[in-house]
Amino acid sequence: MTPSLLALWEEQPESNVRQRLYAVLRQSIIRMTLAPGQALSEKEIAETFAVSRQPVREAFIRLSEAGLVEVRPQRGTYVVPISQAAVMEARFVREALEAAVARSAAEQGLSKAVLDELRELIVRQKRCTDSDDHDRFYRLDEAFHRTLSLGAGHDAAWGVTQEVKAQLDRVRYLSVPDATPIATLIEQHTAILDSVAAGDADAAERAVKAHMREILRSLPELIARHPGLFDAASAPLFATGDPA
Amino acid sequence: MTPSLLALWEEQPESNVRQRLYAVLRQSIIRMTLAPGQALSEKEIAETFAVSRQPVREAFIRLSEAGLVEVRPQRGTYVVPISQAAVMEARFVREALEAAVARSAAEQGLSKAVLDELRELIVRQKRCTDSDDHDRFYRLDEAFHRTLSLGAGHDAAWGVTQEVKAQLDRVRYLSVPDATPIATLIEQHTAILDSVAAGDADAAERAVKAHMREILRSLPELIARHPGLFDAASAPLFATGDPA
DNA sequence: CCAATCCAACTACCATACTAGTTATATCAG
DNA sequence: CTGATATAACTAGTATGGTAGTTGGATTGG
Repeated sequence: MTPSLLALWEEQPESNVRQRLYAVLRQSIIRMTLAPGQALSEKEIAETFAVSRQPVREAFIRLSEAGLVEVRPQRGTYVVPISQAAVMEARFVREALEAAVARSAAEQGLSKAVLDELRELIVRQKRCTDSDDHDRFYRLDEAFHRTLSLGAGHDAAWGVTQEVKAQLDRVRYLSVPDATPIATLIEQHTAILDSVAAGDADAAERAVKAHMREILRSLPELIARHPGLFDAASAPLFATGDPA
Repeated sequence: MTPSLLALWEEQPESNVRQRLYAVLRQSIIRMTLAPGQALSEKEIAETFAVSRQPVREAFIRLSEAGLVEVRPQRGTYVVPISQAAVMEARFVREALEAAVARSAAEQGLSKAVLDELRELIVRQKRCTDSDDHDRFYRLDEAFHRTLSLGAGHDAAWGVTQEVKAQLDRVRYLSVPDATPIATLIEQHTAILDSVAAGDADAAERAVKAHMREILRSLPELIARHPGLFDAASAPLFATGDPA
């Protein structure tokens, strides 16, 4: 575990210690190198990276704001279990924002440069289909959504999306084995891009919502397979937002 | 200025220094007690509240994440000017989230207790019409939107909304003199509640969007009247998201 | 009088020290 | 052997010290 953390540490481009630590810990939590329930010691982490406790503490605060750790005063800091409720909520927020972004993009139109970049990203995503390179596809997928959001001028929306995405990425990482086939996701990206390019806001919104609901498909199975990683309250919850 | 800050400090319910400081500074920035462009000194603030520099620094970091201050390393920390682009983006995010929340509430239905509380809040809001008590109405307005969000089970969405609302609240505070009449806002609240209670998701979404667009009405006039408080880039921007 | 340079007074960032509170273990009474 | 209690080893929160870097003003050379 420690060598993996240190390897990430070296490749962080951030200049200050706090941001580098935050990036490393966030990635490690998403990739389950730091498992749910695990205690994180300020002192131990500080020694691992040969820095003082202060920037570690500041990184912990930031992680707790992102909902990835829980800081219990005088007790300790722990990686929070994946909560089904939190995942559903994060998905809800992301769907609302990205649907609005797609609608806005379709209504205002995107520059040719942005449209070309989105098309190019889809082409590169298709190259992942044969090799089944999930890591590479993940980065291209993120780039697609980022390019669409920033291209439409919605920087703040993308910032919020990134924030809530941490919750979703832990699930996504677990679900790689039996995830929705890459080909299907690419089709959905294509549908989004086509609708936006055609200026059809309603279609763009529908396409994004369909795309965002893929996450729900694998969730119940994941809970059944990795019960230890999930919040205790995850089990009795209903699968979707049924009427009360 | 300092006495105002100290008065707020005493009434903060938070237990730790960092959170109290964050709440005090955030409120002071929103109420323009700390004006855009003003330098905030770690040392000076620490002395004002008789605490050490460390929790002040942590509060500054949190404020910078909320987009209220800019921390320039080795230079200083400054209250950021109100940026028209940032306000428009915050409004966009809030509209997307609250529209989705209202739609969800209409679809799943709310409990009688929540519906009653929302009705009660509107009744109390009407009492502000005669006295023209904007402070009181502000709190009841916030309570309405919070109750709707939490009542529909969308805690994370409400958290994000609160985060971006800081940008909007500075504008709202400035616009109190010539804001949309309270009576109009109450009518919009009523429209939202009626649509949700009737289970009409489309109407609920439309009602929220209409409500959220009120902010835009006063913005151009505010920029003209308080040019010093706004970002330089605010002027040349187009009023709304016109096609490119 | 003007411009380049130097220096003192700031700043944020990081390191270290101290305090108060929690927890688990060991010890002792019954 | 069991249960209550005392204590030692943790924790996060806060305070303080030190460092590198920026800035504006004084000073000096032209």
